[in-house]
Amino acid sequence: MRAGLVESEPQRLDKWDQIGLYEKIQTSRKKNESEKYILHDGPPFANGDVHMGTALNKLLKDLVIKSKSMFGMETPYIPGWDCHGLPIEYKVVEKAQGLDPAEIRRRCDSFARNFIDIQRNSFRRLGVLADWQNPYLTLDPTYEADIIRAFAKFIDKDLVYASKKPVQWSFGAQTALAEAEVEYKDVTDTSVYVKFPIKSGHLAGDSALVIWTTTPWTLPANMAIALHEQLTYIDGEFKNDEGVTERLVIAKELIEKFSSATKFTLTEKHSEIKGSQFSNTITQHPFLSRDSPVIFANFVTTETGTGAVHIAPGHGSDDYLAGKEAGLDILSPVDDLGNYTEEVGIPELVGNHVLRSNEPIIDILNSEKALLGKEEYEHSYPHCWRSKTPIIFRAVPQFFIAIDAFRKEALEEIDTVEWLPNKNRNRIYGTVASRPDWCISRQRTWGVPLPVFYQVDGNPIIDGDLARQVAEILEKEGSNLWFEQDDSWWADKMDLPKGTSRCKDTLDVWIDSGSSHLAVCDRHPELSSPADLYLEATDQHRGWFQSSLMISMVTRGTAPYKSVLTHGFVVDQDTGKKVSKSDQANSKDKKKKKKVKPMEADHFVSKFGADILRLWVASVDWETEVPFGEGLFKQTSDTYRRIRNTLRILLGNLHDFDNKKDTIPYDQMSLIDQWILERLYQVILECTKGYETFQFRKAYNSINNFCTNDLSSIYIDITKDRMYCDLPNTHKRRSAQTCMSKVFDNLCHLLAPILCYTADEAWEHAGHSPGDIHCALFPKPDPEHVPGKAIEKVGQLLNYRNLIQQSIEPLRQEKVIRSNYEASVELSLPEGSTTPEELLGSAEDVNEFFMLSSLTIITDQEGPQATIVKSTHPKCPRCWRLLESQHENHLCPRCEKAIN
RNA sequence: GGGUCUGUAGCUCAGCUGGUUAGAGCACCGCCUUGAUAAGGCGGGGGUCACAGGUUCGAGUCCUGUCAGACCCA
Repeated sequence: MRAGLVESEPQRLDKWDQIGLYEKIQTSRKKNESEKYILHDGPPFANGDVHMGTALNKLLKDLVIKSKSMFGMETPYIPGWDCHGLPIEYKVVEKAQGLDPAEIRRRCDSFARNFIDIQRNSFRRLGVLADWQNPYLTLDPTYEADIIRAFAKFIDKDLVYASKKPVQWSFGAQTALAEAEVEYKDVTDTSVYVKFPIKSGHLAGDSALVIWTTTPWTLPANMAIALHEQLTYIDGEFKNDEGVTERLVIAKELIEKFSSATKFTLTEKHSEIKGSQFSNTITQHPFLSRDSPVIFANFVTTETGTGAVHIAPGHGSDDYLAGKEAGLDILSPVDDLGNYTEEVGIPELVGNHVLRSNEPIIDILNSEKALLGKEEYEHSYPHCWRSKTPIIFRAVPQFFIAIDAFRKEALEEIDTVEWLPNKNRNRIYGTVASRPDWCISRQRTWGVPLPVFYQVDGNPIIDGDLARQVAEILEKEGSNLWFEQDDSWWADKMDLPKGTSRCKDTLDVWIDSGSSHLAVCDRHPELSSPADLYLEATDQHRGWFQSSLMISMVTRGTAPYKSVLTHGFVVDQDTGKKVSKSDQANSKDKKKKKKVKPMEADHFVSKFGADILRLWVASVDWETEVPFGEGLFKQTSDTYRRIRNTLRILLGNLHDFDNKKDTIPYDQMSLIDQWILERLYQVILECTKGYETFQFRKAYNSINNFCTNDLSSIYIDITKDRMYCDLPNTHKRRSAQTCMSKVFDNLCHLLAPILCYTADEAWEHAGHSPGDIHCALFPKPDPEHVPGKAIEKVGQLLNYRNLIQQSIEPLRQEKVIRSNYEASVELSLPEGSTTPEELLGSAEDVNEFFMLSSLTIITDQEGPQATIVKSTHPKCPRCWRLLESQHENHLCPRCEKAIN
């Protein structure tokens, strides 16, 4: 059977568009004054095609929306896109250098819009129902203005402060770089061992700490020395080839390395000391009149160096964090071009490029007798992707949001939210509990302007009202105005003193998407906040879930969501490892070392059809990593075919059935009919329960098993005889059709959220209009069909059936018997057993159930067993049973009657 | 390296608060069917429940460690 989904689905999509299916569903729910269910869409990033991870997320959302809708709720779904940010800017700048900011932004804008269109088409093709005509975009002027207004509220509450923080700086391009813009190259640098005499604390005046660094130019910014509390250090006398003696402290494990690099060997050991004993110890900077206290840090290791690490908080990320913890100042005496500023404290170095200052610094160390040794050291060092110059870490002014002011409230709020799965509560709690202050400024072009001005003296003007004014202006004129007009224009416009300049930074994009509950849920007439559900991948604990929570806590004091569902990432089915885009890019670089596996949703949709992807999503446990691969889609296709064929045969068997005229009441049905309706009752319950708890695989499994075991292998098979051999308008045949009609009807509904195309197609074949099934509600189990007697009885009968089939099997393998009908079966049961006839009510039904021509029962002392003999009767050409017959063509009595 | 999780047949999933020979579907093997036929039926093989300890009368289910994977952080 060929489904032809790839061709048929787009046609059905067109039909839905013509009738405006999304709007139709919404208005029908409104008419009924249904309860609303708001799933607030987290915006995907508009920088590429829809890959399988994104598809998984959108399809899960669609399963939620469609199933909630079929529970009778009104489910407005406004999709959105995250439009700002480095990856887009990176791609734009990669193509064209030397553009002014406004032009870069224009190109980023059209870049994003292009991918929004591409992604929108892919999502629609997947069958995702949404208000695709009116999505929210974080680059819309009103959205951008709302971001700034949210920021203004942070200012109002005095949570925004300016401070310095080191960034990766390209002096070649005179800009800060993100990790993605950094290339690593192997270079050889001169590393130095430098002595810091201990002036107070443990060993004061006696010994000295020794640091090792590959960047001597950062020494003027040294603020501390970091040791590891648990490491063991040796205090001892060291002597070199020239007879110079030094008393030094070195980590025990690194003494050999130190000796081979500096030629200073340990001649006399004074003591072994734990790092922790150096608390409150202060050393003397080797060439500046500055103290350098000992601090402790876990990143101190015994892999290289001396076990004592030079800390310059203005020149390194680790240094910055360690320094912050220890309350150190941040010194970064370097300008945009990479030259020392006056802050460096050594007049002859001012104006020198830092990378040409290593030698002079080494000279100074030498003359101060602080240099213990130097060696050429080969290591991998970051370089600018554009200018190819080495990168330096340099502290620049940044803006931060103080988290501690509302951390406690945020943590309390977390426990008012339902986290799905529940274990994720710990994840978000830990993330919020441990996060440092939020650095919200980016030295970037493609983003929302950071609405802060600088006074002539360089001090920032952080003012909520000013920010709101900026928001008003940009909402009307577009945010490019910030970059198109100069400082004096803006000073004039804002009524600020001449000479006031504006901040050229942009806001962290997490503020963009984190403001969506304000910019979307609060503003959109269909939506409201807090939303019922946020649904994203696990990486969003640190991302959107958190940024949304933080912004909502400050702007309204509560969480923006009532529940949050997270799913795992898509991983390669074969390796269980992640399949990320960057991996694919890398494997390309390595010249086809690995075959690049396709992972665009469109690729699989055009190969298998959207309903197969949807069935895959429904079949999978999204709580952990989600396996994905070509083989899995083949497997899912098999399940799909099973379901589709079942629907098709049911439909075929109903061609002459009229619900109104031909329905048989439940109490007049045979056991097997009652049984399938009891089973249907269970399936409805299992599926709706699965949908309620977002465990779509429960619905998938329930339906799959129902179609395979109950319908295909038992009910449809058994009732074939009635369908083909009984006269059209006979009781038993109509009874079976009554059941099949109910089963078909309910299956279509239960499948609709998952197989949105196929269920609609089947429903249309049954005489309804396209899209109808998606406007309908889930069936409720019929109280008349409560599982009980029939299931219990059929359970016993299936045991007998199993026994009989197993007994027939050897004869079948020997090719003595082909069809069940050729077997004459003698079933012996222990005394007191309930016989099949007692269970089924009539001998006729017994033969029907076991699909036999004849079955005789005997009672015996022995346990149940079946004896099989090949029947000697002729085969009825109409019903294929082997029965006694007087008829010339061997027609059995029933068939003879039917024909006449 | 740290935090939070995950690990049941070839694959996707069931196995409730610990209790009889660990289940289903798909795939695989054998047979049958040709009135669901680019379909359907019957039967069968396949798991030391990642590994190693421990608690218990008893553990896939609880505890510890190891290994592997995922996300986040460094």
